[in-house]
Amino acid sequence: MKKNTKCPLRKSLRRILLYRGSLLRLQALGVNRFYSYTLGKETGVSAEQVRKDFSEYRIKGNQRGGYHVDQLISEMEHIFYKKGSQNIIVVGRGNIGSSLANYSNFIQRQINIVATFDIDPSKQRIRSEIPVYTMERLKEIIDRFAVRTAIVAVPEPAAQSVCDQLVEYGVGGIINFAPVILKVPDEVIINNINLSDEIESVIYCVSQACPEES
Amino acid sequence: MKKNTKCPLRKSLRRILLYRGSLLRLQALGVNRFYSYTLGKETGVSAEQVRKDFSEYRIKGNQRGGYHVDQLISEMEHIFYKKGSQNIIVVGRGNIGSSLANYSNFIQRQINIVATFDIDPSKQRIRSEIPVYTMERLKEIIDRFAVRTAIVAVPEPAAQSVCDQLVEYGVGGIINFAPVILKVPDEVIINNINLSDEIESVIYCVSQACPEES
DNA sequence: TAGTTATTGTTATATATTTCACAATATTTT
DNA sequence: AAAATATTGTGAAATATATAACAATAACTA
Repeated sequence: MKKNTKCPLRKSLRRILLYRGSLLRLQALGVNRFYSYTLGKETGVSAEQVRKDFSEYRIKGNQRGGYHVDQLISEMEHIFYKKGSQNIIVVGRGNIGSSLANYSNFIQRQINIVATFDIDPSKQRIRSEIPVYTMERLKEIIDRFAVRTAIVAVPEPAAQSVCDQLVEYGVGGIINFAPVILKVPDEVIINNINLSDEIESVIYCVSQACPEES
Repeated sequence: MKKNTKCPLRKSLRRILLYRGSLLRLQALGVNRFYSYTLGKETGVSAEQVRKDFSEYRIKGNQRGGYHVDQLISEMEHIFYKKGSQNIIVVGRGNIGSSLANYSNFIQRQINIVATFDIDPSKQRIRSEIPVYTMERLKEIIDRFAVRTAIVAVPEPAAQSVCDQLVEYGVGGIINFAPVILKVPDEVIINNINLSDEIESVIYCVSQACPEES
């Protein structure tokens, strides 16, 4: 394990998640054994990197025999879901919020959206499996479902204020889709996802004909 | 400039985009001068890093006087839009595709979605500024609008095949929202965005109480 | 069962990225 | 106009990340 002062993981964590996705697909395909280079090719990562990452997370294979898909997946579950499936909420039931509420891939990953919120009361009439509440019930729902992670998908002007409320009510991790860099206390984990930036970086690289990491 | 073998930029490019977003906001607020630490605080980046990044992109400030907001923005436009605004397309007019089609922030960034595509002909009845075509017209539109960058927002099983078509028709950069790692020739730029992974990495860090880079 | 082989796990090396430190300098002050 | 000051720009050091190299070894072969 590196002496990374901030955190014992980063890029490697992202890749572990990547590997898991790939392994779930391989599992669905009925594959039951794989090698570092198999997974590497599948995920676009070098075989050495795969082994290095596994080593960091204390994932052991079998010399000459590779790794077992099922076993690896359950080891990864163990790494990620010590505490069972996670209840999360989405604030903002606009386009992005609704996309997320309808996103079918979360179930497989044990990501459980328990509620969404919107200031606009008319949004509550949305027909969906996942309820839409007004902001008044934010604290209540966070408490009831022990929500520790939330997604911010409100328009830019409202984002910081929503974020502040979430932090106040005890949320420790935020994924933010509003095009602002949200300010949070040091102990709160924040993942700012800026769709324009994601697209623009590709546009730029295309115009320069230079590769971009995924 | 670093001797990065792959590409003369990466993290720094992302941050330049980040800075630009911040500066656009400062500009709207009427601010006209800033310092490396101002922008650093705004974006959550160290002041040294800001200066280092500027230096890499040959952006000059004024010793003791800092930088001019307007001037910097136009310098950045110059870096990113040598070739004017970019025409892009979105394949898949489901939830995510529609979110993107309605996303208002692209205009400001000169990202111009000229068309969206979907196999389902009923999707063409969607009322929106941006037209919805069936896949048959993909090549025609790519050619007509000189599209070099595309967004893939189709369900997982269709993603690779859509990607292959795009590459065949000359698209050089792809932003992929399907939860698969798309395989593309080396010269094609790909940015795989996996929403589950983005969320899970935060969930994991929260459960470990360790910080995560944005 | 001994020899061969393919693959892991890890140590060493190379590269990329960030932080630190400070000289250079434009602006402000007296 | 000289001195003081705040800020940039960058080279050097520290850290993080990726690649390469190979010894250890489980599985296979004869």
